[in-house]
Amino acid sequence: MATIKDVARKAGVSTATVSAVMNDSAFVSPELRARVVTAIRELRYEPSLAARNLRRSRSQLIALAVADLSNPFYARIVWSAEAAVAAWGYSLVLFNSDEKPDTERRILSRIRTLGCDGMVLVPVGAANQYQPHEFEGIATVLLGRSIKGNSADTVTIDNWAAGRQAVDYLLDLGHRRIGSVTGPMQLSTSKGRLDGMIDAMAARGLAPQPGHIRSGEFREEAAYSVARDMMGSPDRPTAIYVANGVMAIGVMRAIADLGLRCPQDVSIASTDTVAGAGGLKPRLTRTEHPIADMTNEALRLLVDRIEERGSEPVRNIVFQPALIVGESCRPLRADAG
Amino acid sequence: MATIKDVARKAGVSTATVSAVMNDSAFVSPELRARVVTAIRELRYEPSLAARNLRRSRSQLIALAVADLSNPFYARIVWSAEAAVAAWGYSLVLFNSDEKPDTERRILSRIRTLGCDGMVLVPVGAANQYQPHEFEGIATVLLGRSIKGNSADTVTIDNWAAGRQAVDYLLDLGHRRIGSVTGPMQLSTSKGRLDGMIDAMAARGLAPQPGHIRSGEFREEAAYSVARDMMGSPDRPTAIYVANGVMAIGVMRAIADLGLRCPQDVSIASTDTVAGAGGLKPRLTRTEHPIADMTNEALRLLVDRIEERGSEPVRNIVFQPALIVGESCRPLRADAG
DNA sequence: CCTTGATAGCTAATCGTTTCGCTAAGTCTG
DNA sequence: CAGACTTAGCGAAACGATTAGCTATCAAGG
Repeated sequence: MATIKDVARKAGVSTATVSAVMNDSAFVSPELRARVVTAIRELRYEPSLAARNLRRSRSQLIALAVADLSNPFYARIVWSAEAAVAAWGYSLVLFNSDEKPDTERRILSRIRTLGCDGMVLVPVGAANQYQPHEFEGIATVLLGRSIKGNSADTVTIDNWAAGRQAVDYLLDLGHRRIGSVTGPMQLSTSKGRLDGMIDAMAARGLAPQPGHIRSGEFREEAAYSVARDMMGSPDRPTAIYVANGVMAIGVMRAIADLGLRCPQDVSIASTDTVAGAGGLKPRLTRTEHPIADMTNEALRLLVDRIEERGSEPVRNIVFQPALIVGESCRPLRADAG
Repeated sequence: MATIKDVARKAGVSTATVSAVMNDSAFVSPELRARVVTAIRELRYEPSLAARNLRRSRSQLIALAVADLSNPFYARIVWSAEAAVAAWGYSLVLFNSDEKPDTERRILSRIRTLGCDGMVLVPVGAANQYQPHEFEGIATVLLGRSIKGNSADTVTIDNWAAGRQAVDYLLDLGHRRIGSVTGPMQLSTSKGRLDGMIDAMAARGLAPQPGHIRSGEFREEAAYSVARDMMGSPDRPTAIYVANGVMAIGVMRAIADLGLRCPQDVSIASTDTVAGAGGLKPRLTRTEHPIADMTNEALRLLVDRIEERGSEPVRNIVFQPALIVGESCRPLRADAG
């Protein structure tokens, strides 16, 4: 690889001049500029980011650490994030914490070592697992989930509203025995959605039966097994609110395996679906998040923090979910209530 | 951020010693080692990769450039790749060329500037669009698609076998008028799969009708429109081989919108499905690729190239597809053939 | 004609590591 | 005990860029 010195020698100028041409950082006479440009082209010179970054103490790298790359929801985030990061002139370094706090800890340290200019993090741990120094000195935006007491910018959705909307819809259809398959309770997303559900029911003087609320990992398999268990009992709910898209697939599979039909026997509403956007039958009734907008907003905030070294106040952006009606819910027949 | 000098000063040793402790690159007496370790911990020292890499001319970065991040097939690759890269001690820089050769060119240049130690590339251009120097000096593995005449290692699937297997299956069910919705002809994947189909039919003295072979972008929308067009005509095929999973979703949607049912009215077989793995109804009959194995193998080859500077002969690994029978195909009723 | 100011381009310091070569102290060996 | 080996640890030179500060050169003004 040619270095700046090779270019300087070939063009008969100093390295400072080459640098000035590369960065347009100072006036260079047209004649010299031409010689430099030619030399750059002929040697196929590409500046070494390692050297540049060492000097500038910038890396042009933005890290994205998501909670579960096997989940299409995060795959969608990755897609948007790559585009946004590239548009801002950075490159994306991708990490998957796989919902494991230990892995996440290693990732944070790695991000620091790499000298990433900033990071977008979907945190997987409970609030008390984070040391303040883990976020010091590196611009951070928390995406999707927040950490209580943390002073980073956040971009989240209104989980409470998502649960409330979905369950209000089920209630409007006449359902009264409503169950939920949801994620780990230490995550703000699971907790918020369940609270929305409970408040929706409470507003009509109802409460879910204890056995009808099941929480577990945000994965298809986990959802399958708890749904199978819950729906196998005689007082099973007539409708289920599932807290995420991947789990919804597991729940639908469980229902099919039990010989029940959706929506004829059980109505299902969920939050945050992306899975099988085109293919799932019946199409899920769900509350959707504007994933692309959220991701773009997260990167806008992040780049803002990186480039304006100023310390503006912490920003918390909350997006509202939208209810998309599919074919997975039915009004409850009067005799079954 | 603390630097190695701070640590050296605090521990009362030279920077060389600190470096030796960090990298275990030379014997350091237990006493000094202990002082250094303490200083590192107290200052929360993390070495700067920028500096280390400048010196070592390594970056610990592996680039992955995929053709289309919105395609679950590539999302699946990204998932596997992140895990493999991390397991080998590198970090993953992700790029999306979005099937655009121009974007890909910029990405290649960026990868070079970043000083990535190696790259895994899903190429999007025709063979003649690549300059040899674009791959010089950086370890490269081509994944999924190959470039004729290129001397990089490749990991691909046997596309011909995939097309042949799927279409043989349809032929065995009695179908004779078989159509195909496939991708751009300049890509080795599309071409190979179509060739497999044609050979399968030729082996039984058949040939597809010209209007029954439609190629276009590897996207759902493209597939939807060509399928709608093809299936709208009276001599429509009784079965369709779709060259990729995302397109299959588009084809199924088109069929449903035309009032046709799958598999009752039309049988569909495809290659490379991942989309809606859990959810799609009816479940597709398809040839599947061992995506995780392929990705792991690609990274094994790559790391091998990076770390053994030796120039072993070029390796081309070809994986075989496996036919997975779903519910999207039916024997042809005798009267309709 | 000398001073002043402007400015194109150069020299050299710097970023934070790794690593080559050296010193000095210790250990054998005959 | 002197000379020959070892070896723990140090000093300083890289790596390849950026950039502050300097040096010529030249034009304009008095």
